[in-house]
Amino acid sequence: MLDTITLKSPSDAAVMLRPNGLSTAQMFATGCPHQPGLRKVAANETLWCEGEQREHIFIVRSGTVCFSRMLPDGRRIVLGFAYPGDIIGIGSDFHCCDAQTLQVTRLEAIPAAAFKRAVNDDPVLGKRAAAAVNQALDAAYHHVVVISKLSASERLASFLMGLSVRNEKHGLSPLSVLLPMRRIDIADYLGLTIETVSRTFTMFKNAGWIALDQANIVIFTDIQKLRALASGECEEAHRP
Amino acid sequence: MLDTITLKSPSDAAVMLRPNGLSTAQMFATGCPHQPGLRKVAANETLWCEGEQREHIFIVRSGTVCFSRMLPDGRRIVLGFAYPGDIIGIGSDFHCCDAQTLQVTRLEAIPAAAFKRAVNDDPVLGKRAAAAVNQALDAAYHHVVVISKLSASERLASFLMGLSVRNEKHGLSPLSVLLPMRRIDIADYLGLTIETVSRTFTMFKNAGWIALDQANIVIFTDIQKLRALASGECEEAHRP
DNA sequence: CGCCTTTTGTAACAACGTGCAACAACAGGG
DNA sequence: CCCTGTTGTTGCACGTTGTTACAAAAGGCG
Repeated sequence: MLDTITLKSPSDAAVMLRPNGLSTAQMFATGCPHQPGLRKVAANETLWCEGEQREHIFIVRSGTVCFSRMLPDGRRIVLGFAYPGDIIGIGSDFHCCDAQTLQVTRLEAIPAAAFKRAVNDDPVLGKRAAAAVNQALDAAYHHVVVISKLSASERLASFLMGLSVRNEKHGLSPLSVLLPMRRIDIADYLGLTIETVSRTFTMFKNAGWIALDQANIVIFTDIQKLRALASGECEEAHRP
Repeated sequence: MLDTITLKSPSDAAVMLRPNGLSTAQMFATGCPHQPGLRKVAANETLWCEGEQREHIFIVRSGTVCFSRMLPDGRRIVLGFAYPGDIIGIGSDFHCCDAQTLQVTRLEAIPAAAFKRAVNDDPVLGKRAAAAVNQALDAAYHHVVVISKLSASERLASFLMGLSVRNEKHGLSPLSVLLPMRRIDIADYLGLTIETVSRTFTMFKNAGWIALDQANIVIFTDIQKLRALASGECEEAHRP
């Protein structure tokens, strides 16, 4: 008798373990035929699992996607987030992490084979794809630095300043950010517990560096201090 | 008057900060003309610095290379190591980390321009280069997992098992490894202090899981236990 | 060989972050 | 309306790790 314990192939196991029980192909079998490739996905849906074969490359049009890995005992590590404008799913032929939506998310899906052909035909697109992978590698190295050497407050400041910089790049104000993810996602991203994240938010608020509106909207009231914290320049910061 | 403080360009700054004061071009201006590209580099030499423009792609023939980043206050983070057979220096046009030799190291240097041309001409080589970048990304994600969720003993076990697996792949015994790096490099790689690394080595030795020969040769006397620790399967492991 | 420097090992103490608990705020549904 | 589940916050005790200090071992060099 077949059960999940006996499965050996990572991609089989990944499909079996999907929270919604659907493969990517099944999930995207239905959709609006007038706008081929454009899909609307509900919140908390799994786009793909670690070990699965890549079927689509996606362009995020709205919403947020969260990339994570799981340890055998269930501990979760968030590797990053994707926001509107990001191209996600490029890289090797097999996904190296899970991907889940955090909100209702609109995605433009490009079949992997079509994307591969397009890259081969168009050297400019190829360079852009390569640049995206390099950017991901750079971000991963930055992530390692943040997690291995920064204190809890430095980590949270680094995270918030990353969102601030992103806002600025997209023509929005860098002085406030909207958090589409929950505290647990931030904690798993920064290598902390949810309690520490919550406590650090409160500390920032009490110190007068941020103001919180309904826990998901952060207004920076002393962005200089936060920037200094984020880059690890503060002498008085207590590090792990 | 010009001093290092006033420098703004990252690549200029990087060159100024090189320990040996030489640029990559200068370092590789001399060499054996009979074996074009093959270079012998002393231990503790800087191959390149973060932010510098890529000038060469290297193939490691012998020795060990250490990749690291520095925080403004001098804290160092080791991002990885390269061993014989590894191709290093591929990725974007600018280096995203420092690279230093840990031992006397023989390198085959391929000028970046020549490598670029070869990649454009040969799609197979292009795929191999892309695969190498993807592999680096996968390793970086694994690194994030190790650093953010594993305890000190789990991290050290993970590091040692990584070397063991590498030995096995290269036809050597997986039951012992030689550490070409110092304790401080291991500590900076695992996000720990040198004292914790030392304590954990002693703990492994007292627990009967390893035997140490002159601090640089590790013999695994209970590799099952170490493997379980490394993958984060041990219930009794106390985590950060 | 002896001296020096560098690296590594060990110990005590302090501290940051965790784990567990209770509690508050909020939304959804019957 | 109350009930329920989820999420976020806070208090307190504890533990792993960092810090500091010093000793021991290894390697370089005259």
